[in-house]
Amino acid sequence: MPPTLNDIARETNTSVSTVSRVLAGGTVSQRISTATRGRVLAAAKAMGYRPNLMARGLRTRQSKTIALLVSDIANPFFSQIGSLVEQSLHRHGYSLVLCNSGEDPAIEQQYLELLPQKGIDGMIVVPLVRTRKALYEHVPERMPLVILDRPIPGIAASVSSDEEQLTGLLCDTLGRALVRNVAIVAGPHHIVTHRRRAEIVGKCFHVVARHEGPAQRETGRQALLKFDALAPDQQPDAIVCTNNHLGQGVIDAMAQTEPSGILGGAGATRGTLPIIAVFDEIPMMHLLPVPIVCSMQDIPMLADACVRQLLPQLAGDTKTKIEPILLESRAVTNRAFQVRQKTQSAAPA
Amino acid sequence: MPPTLNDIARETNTSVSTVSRVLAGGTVSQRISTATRGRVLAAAKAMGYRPNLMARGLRTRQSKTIALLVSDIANPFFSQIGSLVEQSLHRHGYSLVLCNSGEDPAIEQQYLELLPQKGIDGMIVVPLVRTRKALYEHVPERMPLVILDRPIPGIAASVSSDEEQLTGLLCDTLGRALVRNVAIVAGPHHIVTHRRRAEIVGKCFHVVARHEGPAQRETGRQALLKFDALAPDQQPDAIVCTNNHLGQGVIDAMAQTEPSGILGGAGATRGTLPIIAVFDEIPMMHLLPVPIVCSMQDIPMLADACVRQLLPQLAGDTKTKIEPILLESRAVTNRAFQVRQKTQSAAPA
DNA sequence: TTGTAGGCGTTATCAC
DNA sequence: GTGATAACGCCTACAA
Repeated sequence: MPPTLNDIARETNTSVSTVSRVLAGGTVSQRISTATRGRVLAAAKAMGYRPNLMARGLRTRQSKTIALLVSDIANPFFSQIGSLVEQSLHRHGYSLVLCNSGEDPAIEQQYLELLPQKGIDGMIVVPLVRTRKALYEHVPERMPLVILDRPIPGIAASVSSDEEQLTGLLCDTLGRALVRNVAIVAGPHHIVTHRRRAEIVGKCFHVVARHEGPAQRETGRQALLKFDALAPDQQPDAIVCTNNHLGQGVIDAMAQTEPSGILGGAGATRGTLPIIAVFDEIPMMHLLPVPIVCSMQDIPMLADACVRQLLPQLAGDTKTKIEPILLESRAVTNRAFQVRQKTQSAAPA
Repeated sequence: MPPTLNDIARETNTSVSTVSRVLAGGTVSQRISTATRGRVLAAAKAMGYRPNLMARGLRTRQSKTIALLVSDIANPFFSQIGSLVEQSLHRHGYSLVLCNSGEDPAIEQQYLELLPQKGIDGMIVVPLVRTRKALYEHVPERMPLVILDRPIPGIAASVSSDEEQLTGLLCDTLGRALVRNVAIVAGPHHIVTHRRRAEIVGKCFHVVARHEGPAQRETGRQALLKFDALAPDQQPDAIVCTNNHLGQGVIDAMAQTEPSGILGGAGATRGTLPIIAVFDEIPMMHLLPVPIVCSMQDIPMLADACVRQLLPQLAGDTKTKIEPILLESRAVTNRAFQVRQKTQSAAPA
């Protein structure tokens, strides 16, 4: 029902190819007589012609569409990246299809197989799969691909944080705050990011307790309950959480168990609140009455790096050598953390 | 390079049509001899056949893809909806393409025209366009469509909150907290949601000041600075913000201007902090040392309603009558608000 | 400068 | 039951 090249050709007494050439623009359309070009252009506008992108894609084998496959776009970390990637890709003429794996390998696999069938031109993936081999069982070898956040050995196009640097920074900050004993709340061990972070922290401090579970708030809550049951002399100076969701859960639970301490600043049942150390941002952390140190990744840079890794692959550019991008992070402390620092140095135990 | 129906036909000494029928499954494939069916199925699996969805789409005129066009997916409100919609659609066999308009009419228009060209089967839109007519200038009449959050007169498939109920609830809560004077921080007047909310609030209270700007944090910050310059007797009892971003900006600015009051609970330079009233969620609001009342929409219900409005349209179901869905919200107060309530009733001014 | 024709991979309409 | 054959809308040699 919408007009096609054929319709325009008929209307202007030309042929499909002529119309196609005119509408293609650029050099090709230069080689058409000004007269017919004008006629075609006019007719196209008059009839409200819109190219059928599926037909074009079938022919040219590209859809001008990129897929972003993450664990959950509701996580602010990913939604911010998603938003930036979308905007950037849009400027380059690409659209973005969004896929949640929900940390479910089955769904990840479905998408990994579905997307190429859809004619996706490339993808940005936060993988569950852990090896190059497993990945390429579902994705065609030459699919332009960028691995985000969880590097896979042997895949060059990847963007992630330097976990050593990241975690080191966090440990340094804790160390300067005289932390000796920590409790760890970790996401699933099979995800590199969580595993690596927990490992490194374990080397820096004496670990009095640990709790592992899905990287969700609930896990953080349960962890705090477990830690609270520890003997008084076993209480951690800090609780390290391997991502933001876990941290939020811990903070939620702290607020429930000692509302007065949390809100009033005085009258806490605990001597001093343990420091919460997390990776990625805790929303509104600056105003939270809990000492927090947070290792923050530069999200705009992350998003930008993804696109920069992807574009040359899409262009079929083989001379641009692609190397994994490792981004540095910075440690940010909130006001409650800074206050604690001051009072502590004023009156050392 | 990937195998096609033709390749399988050649391999199995059958024809494309037979292969197509077998692979179609269901009733069609029943009418094929078990022998050939087996052969075809085996070959398909062996060769790793994957249907080319663009080709199929060209033929069947459907892409099994839905577009979600919002102002900014980085806003938790939209990213949560996006996440839920994606999961729900995935279960129904659809993929989701994500588009940010960034509140820019030009970009909205681009997408409105681009998406149908891509063969999108339907769309969920948070519109900038304000009339049915303007919308259908860019979108084909029969495109399955759901309007989200900002109803457009004359379009039945829409999901939004009942602004009267929503805002009324907020005003009631403020009224019970003895609020008389308010300041308003509003998003752009041309967006119904912001306009309507500000209007209603204006009818309930004495408005001592108002500030309008883009629905971003920065606007909220500027607003607070402006309000702080008011005469002491003109200070508002509450600051109403027409969305969460604005509210976060105001809270940020409050923390900067009086850190002691915010963090310590005592020693505020102001008599009492004004209540912050916002629409949509403020992350971590329960722990923030600022009295907040928040009119919360039921996001899972919103997302679900979108999908339920969309599916019958996709199915070409004309007997299911579509009516606008208006969802109720609830007012939620944080702990600081509740504390304030108590102290106030204990020692009334 | 322009037209003809073939094909991208599917589905669908016919015949046999 | 099965196989030609014609679209779907577009791009692009190859001719003219």
